[in-house]
Amino acid sequence: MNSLCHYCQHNLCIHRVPIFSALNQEALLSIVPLIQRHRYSKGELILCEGDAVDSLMIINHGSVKAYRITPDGREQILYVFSEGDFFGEANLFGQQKANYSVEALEEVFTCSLTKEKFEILIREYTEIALRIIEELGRRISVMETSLQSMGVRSINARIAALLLEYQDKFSVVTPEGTELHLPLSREGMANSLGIARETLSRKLGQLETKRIIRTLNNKTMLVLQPESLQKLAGYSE
Amino acid sequence: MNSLCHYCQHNLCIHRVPIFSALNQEALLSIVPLIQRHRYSKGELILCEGDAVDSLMIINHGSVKAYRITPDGREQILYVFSEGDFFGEANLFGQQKANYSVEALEEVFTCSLTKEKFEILIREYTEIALRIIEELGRRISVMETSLQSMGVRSINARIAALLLEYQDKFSVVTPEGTELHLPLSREGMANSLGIARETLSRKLGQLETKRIIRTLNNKTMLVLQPESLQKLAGYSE
DNA sequence: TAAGATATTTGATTTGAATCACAGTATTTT
DNA sequence: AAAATACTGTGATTCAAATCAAATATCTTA
Repeated sequence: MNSLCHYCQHNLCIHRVPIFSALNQEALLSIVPLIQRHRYSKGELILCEGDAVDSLMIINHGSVKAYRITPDGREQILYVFSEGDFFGEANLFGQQKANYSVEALEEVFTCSLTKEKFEILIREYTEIALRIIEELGRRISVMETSLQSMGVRSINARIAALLLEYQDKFSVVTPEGTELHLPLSREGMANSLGIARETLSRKLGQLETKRIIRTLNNKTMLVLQPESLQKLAGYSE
Repeated sequence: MNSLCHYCQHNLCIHRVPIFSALNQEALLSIVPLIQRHRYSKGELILCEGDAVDSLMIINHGSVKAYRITPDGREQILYVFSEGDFFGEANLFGQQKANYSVEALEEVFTCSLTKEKFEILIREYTEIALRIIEELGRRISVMETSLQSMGVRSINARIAALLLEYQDKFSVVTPEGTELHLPLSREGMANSLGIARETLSRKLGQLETKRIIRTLNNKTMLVLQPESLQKLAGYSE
């Protein structure tokens, strides 16, 4: 039945979504009719900061960036979400307004569940609530680490941490090294780190000189010495 | 019955804890025997980064700082938790190890619930899970804002944001202005912001010159122009 | 595949915050 | 209340990253 599943055109795709994966086949089938599907093109705005939102959105295919515009007009990227991630959860309870904008980085397919339907679901299957708490906990952990590394004066540490994060989410191991498929441009990465694009270029250049990474093209790089990145990021201690 | 409640010496104190406040009297009474109480003195370490933890801890009285030590030896403060806040939730699911250290900033009383007892509870009362998701969502919102303002180059914006945060949590309105009871020393605040103590002093001095704030003593300041802080923090747009 | 459009790198300069050093102030402690 | 100790503010200097300005490289698409 999984073989039917192609970019969420078929029902059981939701089994790939971690927060639902604890449910059995029967439960999954009962959820299917509650779900709405959408497709977005590259560059399309899925959500705009301040919009009224009443749905949980789950990414089935593709990746998106979630960002805010800072008072001085810069774009601060908060997350890159990809397959299996969800957003808009804050709007299921408390907040009514989206607290960031979300833009498709490539062709994206989503599933969404309205607040009302989600409430029904969560009350019926406690497992889902537990999974969400778990995932939110994970997300908080990541943010704590980001906050920590923002506090670290050393920009090198922050860059290394970002690359390691991408290594976890967007990489393939090859004989030459770990190949990262960067979800963002240099500018985007700089905007995640809150630093200038030029500074990122220079720092990546230094990493390349030290043979820690090798740039293949603008969207892919090879990590040659992951240990060195770990060390730079301060994960060694 | 509330009148009996003094620093959590009596059972029904848990009604003051938001995640339990949705429960009725009967449900609350059934939880009481599951709770363990602790007292910590000022400066005492409640949790150490990396410790094995298997409990959710809720603060009944007092305030604590949660921090990590960065690779370069600095203390990065992640949160200041006070009455009604909880921590250690990440350890109820996924992680086994504390991802930050927690130190009492004054005399602190806590309630704690072990993982096992909490699981029983959450399965029985779905409301609690929903409350936790809500609170985690709120916490994520705050962190998103912090991350955003970390990205903002302007340190003034970050300082203003921190003062506004304290205004929400630790202030009393007086005829003269809003009186903030700072939970942290200048050094602590600098460590929350990831900046040097001296820089914070200078910047606060400037705010004082502009009559936006007035320092009463090391632990209290008066906010004279909250709107100016809002503007600096970039909340105006 | 070549031209146009984007994105990235590199260099020179400026700027704002960190650091160092110390003086001045508060808080404890006895 | 005086002494000890911890905390905070200010000045001088250093340094790392931002900015400004081109120059290259890379991607697109006609």
